[in-house]
Amino acid sequence: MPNIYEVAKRAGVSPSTVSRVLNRPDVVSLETRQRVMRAVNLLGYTPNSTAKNLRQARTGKLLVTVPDISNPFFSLILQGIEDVAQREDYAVLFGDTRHDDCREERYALMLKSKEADGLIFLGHRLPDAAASLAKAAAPRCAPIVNGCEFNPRLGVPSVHIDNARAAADVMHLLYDLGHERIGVVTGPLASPLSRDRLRGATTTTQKRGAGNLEVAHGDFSVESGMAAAQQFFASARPPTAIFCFNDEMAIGVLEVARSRRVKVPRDLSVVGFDDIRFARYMEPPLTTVAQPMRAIGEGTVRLLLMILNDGSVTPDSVTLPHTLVTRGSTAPPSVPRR
Amino acid sequence: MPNIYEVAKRAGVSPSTVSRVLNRPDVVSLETRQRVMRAVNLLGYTPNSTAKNLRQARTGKLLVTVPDISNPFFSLILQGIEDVAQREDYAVLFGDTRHDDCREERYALMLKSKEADGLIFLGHRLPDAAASLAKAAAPRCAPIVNGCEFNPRLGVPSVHIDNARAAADVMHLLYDLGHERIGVVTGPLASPLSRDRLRGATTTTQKRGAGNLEVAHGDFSVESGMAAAQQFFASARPPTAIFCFNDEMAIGVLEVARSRRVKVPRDLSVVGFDDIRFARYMEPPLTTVAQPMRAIGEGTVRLLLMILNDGSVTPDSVTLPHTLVTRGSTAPPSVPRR
DNA sequence: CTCGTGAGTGCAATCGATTGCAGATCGCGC
DNA sequence: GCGCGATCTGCAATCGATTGCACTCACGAG
Repeated sequence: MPNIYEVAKRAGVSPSTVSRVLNRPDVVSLETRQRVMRAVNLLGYTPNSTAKNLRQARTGKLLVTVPDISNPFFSLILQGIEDVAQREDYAVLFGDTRHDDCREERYALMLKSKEADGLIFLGHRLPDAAASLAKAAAPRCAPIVNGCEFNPRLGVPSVHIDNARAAADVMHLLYDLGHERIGVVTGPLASPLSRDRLRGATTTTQKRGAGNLEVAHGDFSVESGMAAAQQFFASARPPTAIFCFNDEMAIGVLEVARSRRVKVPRDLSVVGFDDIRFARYMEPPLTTVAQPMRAIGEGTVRLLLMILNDGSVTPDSVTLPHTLVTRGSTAPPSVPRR
Repeated sequence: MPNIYEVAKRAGVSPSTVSRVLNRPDVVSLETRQRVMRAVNLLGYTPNSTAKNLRQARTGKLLVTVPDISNPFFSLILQGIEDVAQREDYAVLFGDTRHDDCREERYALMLKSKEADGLIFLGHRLPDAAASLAKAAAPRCAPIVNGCEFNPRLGVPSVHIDNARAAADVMHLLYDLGHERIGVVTGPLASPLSRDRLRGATTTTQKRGAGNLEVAHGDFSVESGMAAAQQFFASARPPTAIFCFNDEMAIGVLEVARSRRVKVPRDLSVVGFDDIRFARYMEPPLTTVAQPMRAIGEGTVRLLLMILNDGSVTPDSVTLPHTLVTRGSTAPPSVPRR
């Protein structure tokens, strides 16, 4: 691969001129410009971006870490991120943390070593390396943005929905349908997102003066949804509706219901969360809370770019609207057999 | 952020020594080493990787382009890629091409400009920029690897399954069940993968001496599966089995069947391809060809690393085994009503 | 006592671009 | 005919690390 010196020699100009032709053509005379371009094309020259990055102290890359890319929820967010990023001439450095603190740290270190200009993390844990950067940047804003989750104590701006309210919406729907015994399958309570949803659910239960919620804890996997369902079904008076904190667990519940010949929604209502692409194709189609995944992804990039372009601003966190999508998996409870 | 000079000054040594402490500690005396490490920790120094990359002419990054990350098929492959990559100390530069030639080119240019050490592309089109690199590298192997698809004329090694044989397996299954009128929903024929599967299907039809295949063309989306199904159902004698070249189109077919009260598998057998995570949770669970997604991803990285570590080898393409997974969406045809 | 050896360290070049500043050239107005 | 811009180009420093080579020093063998 030729470098800028060879191009310069070939065109009979200095390297500076070659650089200018490529970056600010307007300051170079037409004739030189053409001569240089000919040499560039002839040699198939492409500037070495590493050298450029070093000189300009900018990489043009955004680091994005995701807890689990095989979850369609995150892959849609990533798609939104990639889309805006590349439109704004940034590339995406991608890391799948698999919910592993270690991996999270490793990726965050890449920000310190300047492999990327900024970090978008979609989990709930701010890696230590990132936290130290944030502290160092104070009172200005470090180029770090959170997505989906929101923990005000991190001091990191975030794009997310109002999880408590969304959960409340679901509970109201179920109570309005006439359900009284409702089961909830949470995600890991380490994440604020799960806690917010749980809070939204319990608050609503109290507000409606209903009986206790039955709570099972899951980990967002289909399997954990199945386990929770088994647990509920094993009880003397199983709930007539189950609200899962994501669609995959709801799919697990549907699966167990199917194997037990429990008819949904006649004998059991099921609600998910996220509205992943496959939710609507379940049997019955899944009632769920639609999150604007793409918009969340796009929002995080916009936030990050704001910080990058003007470090003095302290962007606010953004709350995006959610939608309760009612499909076939919810209905009034059948008359209880006593 | 401090640089290596500040650390050196602080520790009272030369920058070279600092570098050596960090990279080859064994050649530095214990005492100096400790002194340097103290300075490193005190200042919170992290080497600037851009400078390192420039000097070493190596970025430690692999560029991965994917046609559509929101497809769970690709997200699993990406997960496999990321997993091996990071184990081998490579980071993943991720690009979603959205089946767009333009984007493909743009990403391929990043390889030329040395933003990454190698390229893994999961589509079927080798971008021009990449092709020129491949030609320039000949007879050695350019650090470019293909996944899922395989086009021998590209001269790029690939990891994939035997698509023709997999399609043949499906057709044999359907013929063995007693189906005679079979519909096929292909992907875009621009991709060798689709052509291979179609070839496998038609060859089998001939071999079994069955009637003509009915072929509809899709684009791997649920919607195109639905359109194809509508088309089939509109015919005078609709097929009794439909074989889709991916699971999402099969889901589309199931969806149309449901809305038309066509019972699967009693009135219609449906087969998909890929075995994405949600295939088994469909109603009925989808019969499909399981591809080893993770292994495909891992394989591409291994291939790429071989080239990177020893450019003189010309790695062979790898064919991974597939599995026909029979679930509830296939059954013998019901007795035809005449 | 001298020389050889090896361990430990520093000097300075290098990777490939960008960019502030200065110099050259030319035209034009007075 | 002189001077002043305006326009264009080149020089050389710079970004922050790595690394081949040379040097110093200490120690052991002969």
